[in-house]
Amino acid sequence: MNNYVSDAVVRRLPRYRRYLKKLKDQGIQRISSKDLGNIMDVTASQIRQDLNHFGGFGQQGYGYGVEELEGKLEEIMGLDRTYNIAFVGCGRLGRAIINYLVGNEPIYKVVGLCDNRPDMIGTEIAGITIQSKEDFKKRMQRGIDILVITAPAVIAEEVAEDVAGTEIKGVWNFGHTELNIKGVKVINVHLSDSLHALCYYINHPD
Amino acid sequence: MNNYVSDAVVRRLPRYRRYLKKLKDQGIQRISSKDLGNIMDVTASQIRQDLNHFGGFGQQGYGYGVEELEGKLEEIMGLDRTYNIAFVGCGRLGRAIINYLVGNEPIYKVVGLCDNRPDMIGTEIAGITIQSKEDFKKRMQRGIDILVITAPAVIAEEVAEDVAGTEIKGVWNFGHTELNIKGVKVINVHLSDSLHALCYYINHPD
DNA sequence: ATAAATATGTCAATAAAATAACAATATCAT
DNA sequence: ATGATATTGTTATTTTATTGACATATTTAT
Repeated sequence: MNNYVSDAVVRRLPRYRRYLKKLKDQGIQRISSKDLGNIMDVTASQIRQDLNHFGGFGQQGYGYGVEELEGKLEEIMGLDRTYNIAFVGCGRLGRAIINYLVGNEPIYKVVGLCDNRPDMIGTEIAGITIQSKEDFKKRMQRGIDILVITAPAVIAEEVAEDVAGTEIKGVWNFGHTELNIKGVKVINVHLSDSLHALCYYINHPD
Repeated sequence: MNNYVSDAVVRRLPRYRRYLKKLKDQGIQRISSKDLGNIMDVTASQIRQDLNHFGGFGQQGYGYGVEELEGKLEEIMGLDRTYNIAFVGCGRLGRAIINYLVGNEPIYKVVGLCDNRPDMIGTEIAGITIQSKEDFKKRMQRGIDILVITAPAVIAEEVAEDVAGTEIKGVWNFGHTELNIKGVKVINVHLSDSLHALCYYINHPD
């Protein structure tokens, strides 16, 4: 039950949870760190060490209860509550993500949409009307927990200016730039970076 | 000019390149590791150490030539060549990525498309006809460097079986599962993992 | 031309992360 | 019930990654 949790650990939590969910769906009720490590291709030691940042969820001689541990991980990540989420940019990527969340991750409630393309404004996705930047700026003031930016970098940077002072606590940015907003956690996703890393590995086998 | 390059270093390369590109576009011709470090919020030491895995690209008292270093990084990552790329899954996410690559990253030549939805088969994106799984299986045999999987996990796992033995050298997988194909570098992108990590941070400020 | 300032590449030191070790405790088989 | 086996939580060790230090070379200013 250690205190400081490094980014490296945080990044592994969703993965643990994914595997536990899968095990649960397979009807498996208990798992040892050793077996889980084999499945996930990590050491048992790392699993135990990671989990013990948050508490002792296992039992000696038995292992971990799959369902219980999955639940604990969800608590830890805050997946046992709901989030009001809004999108800036309703192009293909935005729609893909909205679609996925609506269908698969009901804890995220889509409550606002914004796009600057005139033909989109006023139309609906998932029952929510797409607003212009001006109207959305008002909408942004209250009742949004997470802002997803699936718009070009220039727009992302513009929007970032208006985030401070709202209730927004997290930004998930897909624009090709790195946002940094004081008091707000931003995760900048650079899809092409991972493609470029793939190219590196292709050209440097082993 | 060290030899072994860790994943941590490889993951940073695309980011260095992004920033150098930006500097170049701003007309800046030289930069020191110190200044670049300030801009990128990393230590100068890390930049120098990372770059020196691949050679000494700088000059004492001067720094690095922006354009030259960007070029070197592109060489290192293999972005100075072209890749034949094919997509399994032509839904919104697939189209978003195809669209982006066609418009912004001309080194990737889209040469094949596949989807199992009957109404899509035979239609075109970016001048390429969408094939059924059966037809695509033949197409896959030769002339594809990178396979992008923007299809559900079940389909991703099916397709993964057919990759070995082809000329495919890399797989960029967005299906919600972790593929592992012998002899092929796979990058599994788990978008929701990063959203879940964001939730963790929202619920654990500081 | 010279001195001061700048900034690299690399080695050394430090910090962080991952792994291993193990005492403590529970389970399982008989 | 008892001993053998399994498996945790935690501390110790090892490995890896990051940062700092510095000798050396280049540039800039005078």
